[in-house]
Amino acid sequence: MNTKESEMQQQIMQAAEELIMDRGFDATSTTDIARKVGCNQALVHYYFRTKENLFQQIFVKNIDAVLEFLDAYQFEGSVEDIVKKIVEAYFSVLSQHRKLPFIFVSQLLSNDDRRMFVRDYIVENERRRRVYYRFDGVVQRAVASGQIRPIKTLDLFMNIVSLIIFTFVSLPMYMDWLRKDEQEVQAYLQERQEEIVRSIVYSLRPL
Amino acid sequence: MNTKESEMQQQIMQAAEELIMDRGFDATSTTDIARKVGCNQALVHYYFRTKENLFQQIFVKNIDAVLEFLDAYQFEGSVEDIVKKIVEAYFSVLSQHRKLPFIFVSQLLSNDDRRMFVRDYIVENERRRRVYYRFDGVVQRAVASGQIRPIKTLDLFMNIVSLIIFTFVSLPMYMDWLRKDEQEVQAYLQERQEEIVRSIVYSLRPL
DNA sequence: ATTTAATTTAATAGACTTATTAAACCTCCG
DNA sequence: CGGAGGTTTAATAAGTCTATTAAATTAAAT
Repeated sequence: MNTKESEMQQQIMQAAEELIMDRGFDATSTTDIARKVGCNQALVHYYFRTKENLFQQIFVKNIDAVLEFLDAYQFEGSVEDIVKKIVEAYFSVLSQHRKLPFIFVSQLLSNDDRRMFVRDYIVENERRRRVYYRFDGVVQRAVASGQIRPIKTLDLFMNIVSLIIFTFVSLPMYMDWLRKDEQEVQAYLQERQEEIVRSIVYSLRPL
Repeated sequence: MNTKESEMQQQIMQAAEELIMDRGFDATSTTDIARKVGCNQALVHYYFRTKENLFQQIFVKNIDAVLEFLDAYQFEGSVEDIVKKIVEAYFSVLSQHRKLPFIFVSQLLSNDDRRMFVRDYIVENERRRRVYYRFDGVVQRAVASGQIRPIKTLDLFMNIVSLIIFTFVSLPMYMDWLRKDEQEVQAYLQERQEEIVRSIVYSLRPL
């Protein structure tokens, strides 16, 4: 039992991640994963025992990546600067992995156990919650100093996340319904990013 | 072949709608539907032939309901009034059917055919598109008159929808992770509704 | 009352799923 | 060389799912 993951194990996880991110958890069978890797289906179970377990490992990996990303910011500067940085950061990641928000959300909604699993992983963990607390501090100081209008941190957080997430979640509709090609989508995402920053920042102007 | 749907057919559709709205399309089997109604599983196929067909009928019913709802507004008054009305309207419907936004979105994302089906149903239909055009007129007039800052109608539309939809989509996380009971959720939704209106309206203030 | 038509059921085909088991295949160490 | 252990495979159990078929039942109509 190596502590190092074998080559094959990584390949399987990689393939599984791509397939799940592309088609969702339920629509991805262990047979699909094996076919993509080019190995036997039983091998997926040999390394991960259950499909659920495989999913959780992928999930945790992605959560860690996002948290680390956010944590890297020292949250310096004005709220405006921070909002801009957060939006930029999310957009740069999600532009590469457009379906991630949807998969993330859908898996958390359809399955109570997984929701609890994430709660234990993030919310119940002091170190991981720190990211939010730091943000809270910055926002409430800005409110107190009159730099921005009064707003609850949770509301501001929800606003930011809503606008970002939904942009990507609705992207397939934008493309198909308005018949946009890849180039137009790129431009749209860029404009949308700027507009989101504007909308948030403007909505925070003192009365 | 009656033009009027039989009693049983309606029961099946009703049961299917409830189950699908609660658990999603994939997680709802025709057997589940039949069990809920108390009839034989084959009867579901007798009336609707395929599960996909059953789903589409439910989908169209809900789309029509939403569009009719929005169309009922004459879009009079300031942009501020209209935004407030739209948000209120959505919240009043979605509070009763909290999972609707998620089911709606997830079904549109996971299945290309369904996305095309909706495109043909809404986007390609002049009468149904009218709702959006009317909104566009109001917004651009308000921009031209300097009543609100310059903004594309699509951006404003996306902002409104994002904030509303994501509130409901993330509700299960809010409840489980922050351990909120039903009463607290009610209050949260009320506050969130007001905050969304505030955020939108403030974000539109002229520079 | 008998025939016709619509509804409902039981049974089942056929295709997938996840997961397990035992056997085969390597690779490396003594 | 020979066995030991980790790796990979084929085979398959046991379950799910949609959809179809033919038979049974009910209702309506002449």
